[in-house]
Amino acid sequence: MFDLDEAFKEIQRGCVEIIDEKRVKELLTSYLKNGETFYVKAGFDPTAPDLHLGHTVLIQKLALFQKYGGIVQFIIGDFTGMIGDPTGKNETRKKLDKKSVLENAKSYKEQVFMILDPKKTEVLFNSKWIDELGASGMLELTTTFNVARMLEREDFDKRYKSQTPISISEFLYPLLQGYDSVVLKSDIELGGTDQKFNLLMGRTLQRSYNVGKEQAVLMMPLLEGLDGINKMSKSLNNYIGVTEDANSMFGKILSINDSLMWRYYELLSTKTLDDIRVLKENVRVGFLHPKVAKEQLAMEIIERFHNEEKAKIAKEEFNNIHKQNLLPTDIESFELDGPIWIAKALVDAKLEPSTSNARRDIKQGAVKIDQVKISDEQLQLQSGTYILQVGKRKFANVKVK
RNA sequence: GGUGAGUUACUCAAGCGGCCAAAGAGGGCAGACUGUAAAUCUGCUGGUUUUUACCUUCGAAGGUUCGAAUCCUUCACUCACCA
Repeated sequence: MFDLDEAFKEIQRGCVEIIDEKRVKELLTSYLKNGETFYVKAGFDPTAPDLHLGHTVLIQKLALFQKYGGIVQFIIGDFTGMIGDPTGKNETRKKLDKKSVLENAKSYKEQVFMILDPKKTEVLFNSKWIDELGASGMLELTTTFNVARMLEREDFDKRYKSQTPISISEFLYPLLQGYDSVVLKSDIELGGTDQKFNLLMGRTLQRSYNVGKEQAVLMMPLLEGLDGINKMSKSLNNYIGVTEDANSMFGKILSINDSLMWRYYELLSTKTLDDIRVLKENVRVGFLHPKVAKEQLAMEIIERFHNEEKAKIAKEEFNNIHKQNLLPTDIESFELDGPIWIAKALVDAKLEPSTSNARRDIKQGAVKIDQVKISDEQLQLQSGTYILQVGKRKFANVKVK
């Protein structure tokens, strides 16, 4: 069916750390021999249903486990989301109502099943069993742990020492996440490196509650965003969303630098490590242009979230704009009353935020009309149709009446 | 609750009566160079067709002054130390 060593290598790929490798191997072996499936758990915050490639690193790893006998327990942390994971932030969260949780869950599913096999996935809400826990159950849960150990967690420790407030409820977060593992009897839990403490809590609690096994823990790195420095996140606007259209995905992937490209290959591509090594070597000796390697990566990712056809079109489109200086096909159109001052037209066509800025860009030679650079900032557009361009990427089709 | 410090543009941060649309850094945008990138160099980065000008901005509201981001008063918020 599959080779154990090969499978394990694939699983190890990109991981920062695996705790209890032996157990992972055992699970794979027993699936190989007896067809016994096992549970792989991962939790997601219900507040942000817009997935980006940073999230898919983890989800792809889940999909890999499905290939090797894993049943994925996809947990929507609707209860824990109310507390807010204290990791690295101190904003207070708003409580989500049932309706928006369900809506978020729905869009989660749509996005996640582009990668995961729905037949081998259980989508679960952790409020279900945590609500049942009740006050006494909650109290019992807290007796399994003490404050000193809680403060072992790095960011609690930092905040405690620097006298930044820690809410009592935040202590509950790791406990409840761990309790999920108790109820679900998970065999493996995946998470980001920032989740280490919470993931280990699952092991501790499974022991305390005599589940009869302790989950293995597999930690994935946080994917760097387009800038190559910060982790990919929506707030930094350095992300590629899985629902983005093919053209913008292509452009964004091509804009990353070469070293980041290999990082993306490792964490996002389904090519084998050997194939990637060959690719890398070919680029190194100059046999393959790095741009081509990057295009291949972009194609693969777009195929995953759209299809092959769209990937091809996106590639052509991109090369049209950049290489051959042709125009993109889907330029937004505007109708304006003429004659109109060029700076005003640029603002009206949403290419510039203000006429002052438009003037500055004209002075710098960033503005083109029908592909011809202009320098006269007093220019009046007479009636007719024009293609206005600012910089390399911003276009508009303008009809002056 | 007490005491002290602070609140300046996208962010950090200088300015402490006129030369302030406000230094510097980061970020962003653009130009050159490239591979479409990165790195590098350069320019721009409140608004307005009065563009060596005018208008609105320095937590909020008042006040002093010929003139206030700068001084005074009140209010709001943030932080630190003490309780």
